[in-house]
Amino acid sequence: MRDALSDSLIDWYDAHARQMPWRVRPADRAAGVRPDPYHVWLSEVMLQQTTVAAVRAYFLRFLERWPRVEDLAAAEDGDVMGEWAGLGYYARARNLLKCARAVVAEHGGRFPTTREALLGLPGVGPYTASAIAAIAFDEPATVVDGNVERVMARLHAVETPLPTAKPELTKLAEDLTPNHRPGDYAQAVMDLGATICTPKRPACGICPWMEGCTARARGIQAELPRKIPKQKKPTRFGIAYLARRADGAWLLERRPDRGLLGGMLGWPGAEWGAEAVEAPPLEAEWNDPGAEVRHTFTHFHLRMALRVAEVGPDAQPRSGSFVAANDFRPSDLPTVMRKAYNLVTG
DNA sequence: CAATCGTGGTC
DNA sequence: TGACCAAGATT
Repeated sequence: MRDALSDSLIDWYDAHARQMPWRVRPADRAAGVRPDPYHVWLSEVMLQQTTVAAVRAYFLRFLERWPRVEDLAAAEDGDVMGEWAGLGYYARARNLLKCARAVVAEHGGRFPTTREALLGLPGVGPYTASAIAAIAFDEPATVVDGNVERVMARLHAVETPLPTAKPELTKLAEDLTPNHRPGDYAQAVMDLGATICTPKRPACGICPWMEGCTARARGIQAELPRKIPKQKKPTRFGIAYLARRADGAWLLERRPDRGLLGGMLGWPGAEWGAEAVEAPPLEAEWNDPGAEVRHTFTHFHLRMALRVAEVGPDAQPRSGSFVAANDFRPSDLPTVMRKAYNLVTG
């Protein structure tokens, strides 16, 4: 039974696998082409909680700029954070650099080849370790992401809500994992979840697992997996200060490595909270452009007022430092900060 | 271990 | 417009 299910899914994948820049097509894989572990790792980290559509361009840009893990390990922190800007979850970028440097310094520039060893790398957790082990090194490791959780919950009609059901769903996924072509199988389950066994209105009519699916038989597939309802997001308020010198330099600060937007460039200002707090980074005639930045983070909404000033050549900021126009790329800013920039200059 | 951590697309 | 969702990891 187990092999019948995995075989039918592999057959479906051979015919329907989506092409992605980091993926070796099943036909090429069968012909002996092996994916580059660096590519697999980079793509899997980028794909954490992030859509394929959003990752594609970032993956290609990173690979063009840093073709090998040694190149990435030698990169400047600020360059990597700037290249990651806009993709979100910036701890991933900090861990990406730590991981690249660990692979070069501690593993001779070769990624560890087992799930167990991969788990020791920064930013590589249970999912990513399994994905790299299976896809790059043919280890029959089980990947459990949101797709797999949904597919397993439906296939076996698990009604326990997430995240409580996670261990049970993991066990069910492990029992299905074949020893043959584990990398293609892992990608096949995720493709199935992404294209057919979708969160809403799953396309059961064309699903290779339709006949084995308990939730489908009971007509409850669209209700699974159940989830514990999330809390409503509170709203926080803040003020961003955009100071520009006559030579075109902007006053920016590098945010501390921990916490929200850690390691990223941003406009100076007090911490965001229940009320907006005025905290100009230097003495100047601050103007209020009127417009406000609205942005939603993972667990709160932000409404950010703006202050703009033209400052003299000798201005001495209390925080941050002026970045020359030639060294400033708006694309280096995280999205919330770029919204402020666009409003002021736009 | 529950909370933290981004963003863009979709319905 | 707002809630949900996406190939999770860390503390």
